[in-house]
Amino acid sequence: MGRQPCCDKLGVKKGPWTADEDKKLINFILTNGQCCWRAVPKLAGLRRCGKSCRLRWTNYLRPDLKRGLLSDAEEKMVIDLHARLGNRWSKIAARLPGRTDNEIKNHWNTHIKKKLLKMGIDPVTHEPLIKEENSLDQPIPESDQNKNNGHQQVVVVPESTSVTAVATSSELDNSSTSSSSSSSENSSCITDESKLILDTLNENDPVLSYLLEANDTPPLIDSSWELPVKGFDNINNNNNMTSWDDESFNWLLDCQDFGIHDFGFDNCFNDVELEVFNTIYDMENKQ
DNA sequence: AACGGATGCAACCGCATGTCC
DNA sequence: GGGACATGCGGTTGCATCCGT
Repeated sequence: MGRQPCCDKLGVKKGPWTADEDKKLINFILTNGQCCWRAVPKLAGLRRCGKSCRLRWTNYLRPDLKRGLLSDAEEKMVIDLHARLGNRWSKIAARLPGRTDNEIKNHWNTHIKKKLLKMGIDPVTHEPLIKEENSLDQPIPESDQNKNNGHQQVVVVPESTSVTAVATSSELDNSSTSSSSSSSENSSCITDESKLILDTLNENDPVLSYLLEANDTPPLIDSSWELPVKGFDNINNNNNMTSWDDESFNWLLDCQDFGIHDFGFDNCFNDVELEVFNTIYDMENKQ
């Protein structure tokens, strides 16, 4: 016997969500919390697959989502994490608060991939692409490659650089799990794991170094780079769901361009967190 | 102004994994 | 232990928008 389809294909609507559907879904989740996605469409009065509802909520409607392009710091973090974790977008997304795996995946495929290729870096292996202009068709001794650091065709990414910076993939996985499972205990968003993320911005990493050099950009940490902290936990724990007043809710439905700062998560940083951000900021400016 | 290709992103699909009975 | 089911994940697709001609 085959597995039952996740939903009745007949009468299930597909395609872009309407504002009305969004409203119904948000209303339902806010009232009942996230549970049993299969039952959500029926209970919420939606002609959608439960899977579709979950996706819509997690990728678009969740109040703790950040909107807009990834910041440079986030982008660098994605590159570094991808070097270690590969296409495990959910793991990567778990380290970028307010970002979804889908968003990161899309950003990778549309922006970062091209950027790396342009820089002569293989986006899959994070190794430099062999450039013919290096001529002679001879492998370049690693020591020589390092001397040429800064020329994009000889950017070297020693495996040890990115891997040993902090932890192995499995360690990362474990920390991810423990972090998410213990979120209710965390009164602060800056934990050991966050320090780990900071370490991943290893300034000795040639890829990152090159990016920093190549980018003639404004400061990386801006006021919009905010981490959902206390409110985020509440949202994940359905018990203490953050409530939205009518005004916020209507506004959300109108423009659907919201971020955590719109939900009162501003001013949620303690001194340690601010210090960490300043560290990142200083590090970037130093480049 | 119109057209067509390129691009970006939301959403879908199918498989994997976890959990419950 | 194994089947049924719910959920998560990553790859892919479809479509709206942008941009160059």
